[in-house]
Amino acid sequence: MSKPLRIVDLKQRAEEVSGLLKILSHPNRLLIACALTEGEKNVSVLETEIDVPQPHLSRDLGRLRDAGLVKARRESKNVHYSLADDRLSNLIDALCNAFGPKPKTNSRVR
Amino acid sequence: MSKPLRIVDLKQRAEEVSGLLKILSHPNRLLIACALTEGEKNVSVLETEIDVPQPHLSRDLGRLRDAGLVKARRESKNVHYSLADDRLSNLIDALCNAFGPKPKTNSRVR
DNA sequence: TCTAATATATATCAATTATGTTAATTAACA
DNA sequence: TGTTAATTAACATAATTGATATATATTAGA
Repeated sequence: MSKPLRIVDLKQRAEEVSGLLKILSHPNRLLIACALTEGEKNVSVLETEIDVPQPHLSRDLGRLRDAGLVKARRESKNVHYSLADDRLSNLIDALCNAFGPKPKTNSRVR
Repeated sequence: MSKPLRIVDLKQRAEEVSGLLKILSHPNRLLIACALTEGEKNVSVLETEIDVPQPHLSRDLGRLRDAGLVKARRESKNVHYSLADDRLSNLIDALCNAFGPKPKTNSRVR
């Protein structure tokens, strides 16, 4: 029973979604998002897994944080990151379905 | 039976996918992509539907063209654009699944 | 407590790319 | 030629990126 979408609504939604896409429009950030769908990970772990200079990682994590997509939790010296809600995991799932073999080491191929 | 993904493969795939996301990381291009999932449309029609200055539209269509995502077909004075393959429609579908109510005027609500 | 080490974050700088605005250009055709 | 449709160019400004340097926070050890 979807009410007809007006162009304004469409545009507003497009802003939102394209903004989200923009954040994932960099390989490192996309990899971070993928990595975090496996669960909470601290910066060092991410640094090893993704193999990227630490300041870059930090900056990218910052962007994800600013967008409210991930959250940070400090535990002694380490900062643990995890997905803030299911927006990213939904999106990654959707991307995996759209582009075949999942970037995750997960075996569900669906 | 997915073989374990090496980091190089992951990274390569991430380049690809994030490149694609980058192209849709602008509201107008996202709207263009959505509009074209409904079928072939010429520039004037898109201009009306999306309500964006025509040179912008042209430039954005150019980017989509350069990425091989859409194709153009001239018919007398008009140029008709359509999706080049199913990458974009898959992606849009995926986005719609991830973000609920579809940007398309389609009634499937998920 | 002072210092060092580790983990993370922020700042700086240069190079590139993206964006909006507006103007000029090409293409097709009456 | 004039008109409509579309593309490209030109410009200013802003955002993104990579490389690198510096700063902060937390803990461990002398």
